[in-house]
This record gives sequence, C-alpha cells and structure tokens, in this order.
Amino acid sequence: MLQISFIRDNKQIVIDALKKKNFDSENTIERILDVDVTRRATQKKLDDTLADSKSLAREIGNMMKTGMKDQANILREKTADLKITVKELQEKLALLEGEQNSLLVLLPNIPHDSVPAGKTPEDNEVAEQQGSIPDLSDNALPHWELTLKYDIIDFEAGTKITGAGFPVYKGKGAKLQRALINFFLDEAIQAGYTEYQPPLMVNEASAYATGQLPDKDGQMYHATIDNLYLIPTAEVPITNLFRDIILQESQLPIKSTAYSACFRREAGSYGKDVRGLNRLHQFDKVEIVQVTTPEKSYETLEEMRQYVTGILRKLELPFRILKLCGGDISFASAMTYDMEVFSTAQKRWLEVSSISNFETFQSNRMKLRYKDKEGKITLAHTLNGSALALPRIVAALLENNQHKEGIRIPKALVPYTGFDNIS
RNA sequence: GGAGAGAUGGCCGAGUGGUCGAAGGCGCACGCCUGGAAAGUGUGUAUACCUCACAAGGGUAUCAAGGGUUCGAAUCCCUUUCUCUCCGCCA
Repeated sequence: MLQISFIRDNKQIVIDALKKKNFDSENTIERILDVDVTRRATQKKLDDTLADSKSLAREIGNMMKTGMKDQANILREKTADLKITVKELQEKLALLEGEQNSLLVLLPNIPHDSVPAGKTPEDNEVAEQQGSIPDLSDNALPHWELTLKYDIIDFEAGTKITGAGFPVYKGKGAKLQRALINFFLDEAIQAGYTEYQPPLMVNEASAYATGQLPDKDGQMYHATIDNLYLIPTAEVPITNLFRDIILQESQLPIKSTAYSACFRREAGSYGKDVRGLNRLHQFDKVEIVQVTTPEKSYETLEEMRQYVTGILRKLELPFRILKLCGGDISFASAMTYDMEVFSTAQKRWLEVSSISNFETFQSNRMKLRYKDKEGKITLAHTLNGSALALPRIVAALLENNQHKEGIRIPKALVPYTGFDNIS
C-alpha cells in the first residue's frame, strides 16, 4: 500500500508512474486526497473536543474533592453536548478512514524508474540468457509422457484422490522432489539465509499484509470454517514474521528461506498452460525473503538474481532472465525479474522464479519498520524470490536430459538423489 | 470440547474509578567518576495520528482487541482473541 503522505506530496508523480502499470489512478487519487483533507480536519476537531471534555472532567474531579458538589453538577450538565459531538466526530472519522483505506488498497505499487514501459509479456526485456539448448531429436518426449514412461509421477491418481492439478509423485519421482527441496534449502542456507518451516495456513491479517487480500481474493484456498487461507507461497507466512515490528538497523538485512507446499486455485487457467507440471494447484517451492533498507534494496535485488542464477547453472539448465515491463509486473512489486528455463520438448520457456522488490508496499501494510542510526523510524524494504519452484524445474530437467536409456540427473543433484539416472 | 486463572511499556513488575503514558527494577543510550574497566552516580529511554517546516513546541489516542457504564476507566460490565492450569480427546 502506498503511503498517504507520499501521495499527498507527489500526486502527479504517482499518477504518471502508475500509468506505466497501465493503471489509471487519477480519479482514485483525487478522491483519496479529497477524503484526506476532510479526514484531517475531522481529526483536528475531534482532538480539540476531546481536549475540552478532558479538562472539564478534570475540573469536576477537583470540585468533587474540595466538596463543591453544586458547581460540579452544573459542569456535569455541560458535558452532555460534548459527548454527543465526540461520538459524531468519531463515527465520521472512522468512516473517512475506512474510505481512505479502501481506496488506498486499490492502488498498485509504483514501478521503479528503470522498469520498461509495456503492456504484455511480449514487452518484457530479456536481461540475460545463459546455457545452451540441447539439440534433441524430433521424437523427444514432453515431460508428461516421460513421467508416465518411467512411472515417476501419477497425474491420474492425483485426479482420482483430489482433483486435476494435484499430482502424485512416486518412486524416483518422489525422491527427486525431496532431493531438489534439500538442494535448494542447503544452497540458501549456505548463502546466509535462515531456514524456517512455516504454517501452511495463515489468517486474514497475514493474507492482507502481503497483498493477497483483497487483490487476489479467490486465488487462494479458503478454509471458511476457521477463516484460514492455504498459503499460495511461503512468502506470506515468512514476510508476516516481521509484521508490526520495529527492527534495529544493525539487524538488517534479514535473510530468510523456507520450503513449503504452495496452494493456488488458478481460477481461469486452461489449455496447454496447465498440461502436466506446467501449472498445478499444489506444488513445492523454496522461497527466499529479505528485509533491508531503502538504500540497499536494489543491490539486494541484484544479489538475489545472482543467487538464483547460480542455482540454475548448477542444475545445468538453459535459462533466461526477463526484466518485467510495467504491464506484466505484479500489483505489489516495484521491480521484478522472472527467471525462465527452456523446456526443450515443449519448445517453450517456463517461469521458475520471480524475484521482486516491493520497496515499502508490503512493509507499509504490515508496519514493518526499522530504527536507523539516528533513531528515526522508517519503513523497511521487502524482497522475495522463488529459489526455486519445483514443478517446472522438474519438467525442464526431464525433457532436457532425456536420452535413450532414461533421464540424466545433473551432477549437483546426485548427492541428494542417490542416483544419476532415471530409467 | 469442559472447568478455572490470566493478558500492563524492550523485559520483569506495581497499580481496583480521578490529573496514569502509567511507580519501582532490569536492560539500553549518553554524561560524571576511573590510567582503563567494573562498581557507584546523574540524565534520558514507546508508538501512531493531528497541528507544524517530516524542527522546537502543542493536541489526541493507545495498559490484548472491540463495544458499554461514568463528568472521568489500566482499574467496573459485555463480546472476541490469545496464554496458562486441570479434565477429556488425540498424532
């Protein structure tokens, strides 16, 4: 959520910047600023009235003590009007605050200056491309055929016991999942991240703080009886660890990582996008999260990009990095890199990671702040990235490494799988 | 799930209707003391919003959260959440 004080002081900058996200904010912002003026005036009036009634109460108190009962009773009558006024102003203020807040929540984050303009994924900038795309014969199999051939993932069983998009991993397929999770976690720990094992369900306040609510309501599984949401990513519980906290600058940066299952309803997806492992309702992911200062957050974003690049290299996967354009960047993000691996049999790039700097967008919602060396309290910057999401990594590994006698496991992974080939 | 107890500042802990943002202690910061340190000693030490120059100063709110009683609530009442103890159930 953008800060009202920032919008107040930089109205035109905000409007222009949001155009880059193809978001027409002018009316909303006008309305917000309107409400803001009334809100502040109301606040002032309330505070003044409250001050009056407080001093009256004090006087009455003193009179009672000194036995001036009659005078006290006279004053007491005067308080009735004040009480009514206070009540009215309080109700008005609550209404205004509610309206302002519900409008503010509609505004997406401002993209960073360097974010390219653009409307669709076609307009994303290829920032980097590495690794060679293997030259496979024309009868190379897509991963959903390979998994069947080697009996390592049973999509139909998943459909039977739960529904489409909930695969069952089996044998070496299951072991490969476990290997990847451990590999990713070990790498992150080695890079200085602290491992967490978070709850897989969160309450409403948490879903709101990281921006899933209200923007993406309907994309999460919701256990209505207890009003809990299944997490769409570990980012939600991990970032919320720091909700309503004031850190010391010396504690920053905070680097956290977590493996979790992720649950997404993916309402509205269809076709080849959802074939096999391409898009699932439940999948595994290791997430990295950092909390840092505004001065260092873009440096941190690059560091995280380098980090993910390193893992992809160890997995020997051809990949490219996209710097997302304004139109493709997410609601809460100021800048995002997408990492995509090439899936040789499908002949397409698959997104396996998304690394974003949210600046103060999340921290403002969740009141995550730090005290700097001068003792000034400032909103921290939050960043996160997948490192990595498993299904599409598995898809690419299977497709790219297929050969006559099976599927080769990259060297870095063999210590984790205990086998170097799936056959 | 049932019965009971409780929730106060970074922490511990006073405070059962009056000027309490809240005693005291610990911790922390700065100063004095010291050759240096410890001890001792002095001062300071929450957050948000409003006013305002994001200064100083001032105002308001906040003692789990929300509502109520009252001229006045950390203190009384109601609701919710959470914690602890006992019982039940259970991996």
